Amino acid sequence: MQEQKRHPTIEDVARTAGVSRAAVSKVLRNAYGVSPAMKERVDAAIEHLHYRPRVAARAMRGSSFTLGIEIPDFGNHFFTRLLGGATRALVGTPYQLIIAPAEGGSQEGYRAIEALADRQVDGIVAISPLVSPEWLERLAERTPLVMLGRHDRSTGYDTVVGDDAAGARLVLDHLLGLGHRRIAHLTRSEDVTVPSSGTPHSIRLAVYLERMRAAGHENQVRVVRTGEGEEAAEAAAAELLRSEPTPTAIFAAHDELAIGALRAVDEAGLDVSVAGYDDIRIAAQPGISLTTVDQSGEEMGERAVRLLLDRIAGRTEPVHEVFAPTLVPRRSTRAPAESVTAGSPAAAAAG
Amino acid sequence: MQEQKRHPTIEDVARTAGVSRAAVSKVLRNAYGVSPAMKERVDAAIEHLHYRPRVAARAMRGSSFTLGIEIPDFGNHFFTRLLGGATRALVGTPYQLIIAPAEGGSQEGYRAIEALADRQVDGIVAISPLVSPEWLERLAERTPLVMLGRHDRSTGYDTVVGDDAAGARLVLDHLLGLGHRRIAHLTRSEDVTVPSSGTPHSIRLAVYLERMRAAGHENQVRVVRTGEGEEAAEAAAAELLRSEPTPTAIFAAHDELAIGALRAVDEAGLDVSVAGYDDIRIAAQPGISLTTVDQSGEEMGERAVRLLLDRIAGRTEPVHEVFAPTLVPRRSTRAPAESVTAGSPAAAAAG
DNA sequence: ACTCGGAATTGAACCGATTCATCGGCTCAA
DNA sequence: TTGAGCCGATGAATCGGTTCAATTCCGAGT
Repeated sequence: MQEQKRHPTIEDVARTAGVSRAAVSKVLRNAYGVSPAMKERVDAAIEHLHYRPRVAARAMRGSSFTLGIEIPDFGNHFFTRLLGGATRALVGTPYQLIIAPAEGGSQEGYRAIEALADRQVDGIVAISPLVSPEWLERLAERTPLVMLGRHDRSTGYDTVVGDDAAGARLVLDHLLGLGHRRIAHLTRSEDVTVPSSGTPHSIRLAVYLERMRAAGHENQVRVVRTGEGEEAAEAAAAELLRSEPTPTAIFAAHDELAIGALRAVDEAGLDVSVAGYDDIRIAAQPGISLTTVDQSGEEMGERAVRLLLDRIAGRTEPVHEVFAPTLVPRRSTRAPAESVTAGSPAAAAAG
Repeated sequence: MQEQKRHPTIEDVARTAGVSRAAVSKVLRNAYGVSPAMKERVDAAIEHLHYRPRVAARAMRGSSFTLGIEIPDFGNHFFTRLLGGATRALVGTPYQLIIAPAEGGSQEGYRAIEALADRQVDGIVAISPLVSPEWLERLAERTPLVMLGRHDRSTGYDTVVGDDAAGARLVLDHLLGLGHRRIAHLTRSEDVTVPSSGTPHSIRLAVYLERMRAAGHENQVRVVRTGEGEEAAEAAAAELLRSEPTPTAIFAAHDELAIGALRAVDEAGLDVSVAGYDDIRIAAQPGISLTTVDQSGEEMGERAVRLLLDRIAGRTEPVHEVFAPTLVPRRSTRAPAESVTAGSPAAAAAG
């Protein structure tokens, strides 16, 4: 181990300022009961020694002034939207954000959240959709907790979530309205779409099935599974496009998948509409111009942090907030080539 | 404050297992000198109580088994490439990664790094190019440190950096080779390009100036400044494209800026080549197809973490690693419309 | 039977902050 | 003059682990 200088402690500050440790502690937390004269002396000593309190020591009795946020996947840019909002919400507070990545399997969510709890954070924002509600309830008994993107309504923790049913309906109605009938749904593996598990992807899938049935296209239903990331999505979409009859539109469960699908469509040289979900920044790029659903990730992240701060301040009744999504139609979706007017084959024959 | 259950402590474990606290501690760290029988008893007690040691308490004497990484901007996807590599390098180690975002001004870099140091991390990987070497040296006396993207060669900390001079030369030679003469350089504000400050952007700028001069085009030099993010880059590029004479190519200092520039070019309806730097994932998308320089961010992130682990294990001699970049030519760069063959106006006249 | 040596185990000190009961000094009213 | 009340400041206890010197245990050697 390399030779390292010792950090100055509160004891050192107290000695150089000629006061007690307790006094220094009070100044640090600007607690009640310090004379201006003493505060000045102590501040001078702190400045002189370049003293900084150790969070680990503070955390043993007081609080760590640290909030933890767990993120499943940095590859998904929607999560960076959330992060941006969360970061913004902490400006001007004494809290520091630390992020625990959970890339890997579904078990990584537990690991990352526990890692945060072990570090005595004052509160946690988490995203993993796969951890069980019971486990979260138990966690919430010890640490204030806000979950992002969960539809369960716990009494122990708060939730901030987009209205996935409404958003998926926007997409389906948009595609059906354009005249599409052979609409495929590109989504993640079964474990994140277990029916009525309440994950966003399970809801988007359910709405897809329900809407296709309501429109009388249940025989056109086609659900394609893929792993995380656009490479996997591209491969899955490519395979889909090779099989007959090819769909005229693909509803991807989130934008990263949609980006991969666009790649496959481009590669295959077909005219297939693609819609995504999340409205990540790149979706607006002219060369991509992806139709998608905006669920204002920054605001969700910001709101989650504010709820957490409320909870730390003492609130105990749970809050469950739902954000209304909006459709952002762009060039990646258009009427199918084969039918001239929407929804009416007769019109096409007459044209 | 909401009523919260008490965490089980090492004392509780010791009591239920019928051994001493010291014994439990040894089992936790699987240190030398525990009988299999005792280990089994202790493990059972830990399991039974759902005990998890508190990192804060461990950190007071031992280590926190936490590595910190400071990231200036989540909006820049190159940094998420670095993060991906860093995360991968920690799989299978007892260390947990925590990330401190430094979004905001240049002072945020100091804040975020200090926040990590305050949290007693066992080592730090940092990216901010603007913090001073002296400050970093002082930090490195206390905490093992690896800097990403810095060209200074400190004795106190390691560095992992791409060869920015070589990378920029690849881009310039590519553009010049295609026949471009009016090449503009789109880069960040002056504070990150101070000459010989050693920041990547200062080097890319210096190479641009040097190459333009060497090719005899110093009168075509055009440096455009922009803030962070593609919106700002788009605005700056749009303004550039409105001024006469319009450049035939834009070398953007990194891909996010290039994406913004592409947007402005598309908007203006001009035929202007755009090249970037970093090879973020989206650059390969068909609709974007951005010519750029790959500096294998994942490997850099991975390498940085490995060097940090080495340092924690005891290494003291500094290591300075340089990654060789490669050019990735794509459709966003092509020969300028006005000259038929490269570099020879005479040939165009004869054609 | 007795000593010796090494491994297993323990008790107590320690890390650096916060917290709280207590104390000293000062003001002001009786 | 005395005592109540208040405020600023302090010493000691405390948080939950790790570390280390000291102690016990156990089997081998004489």
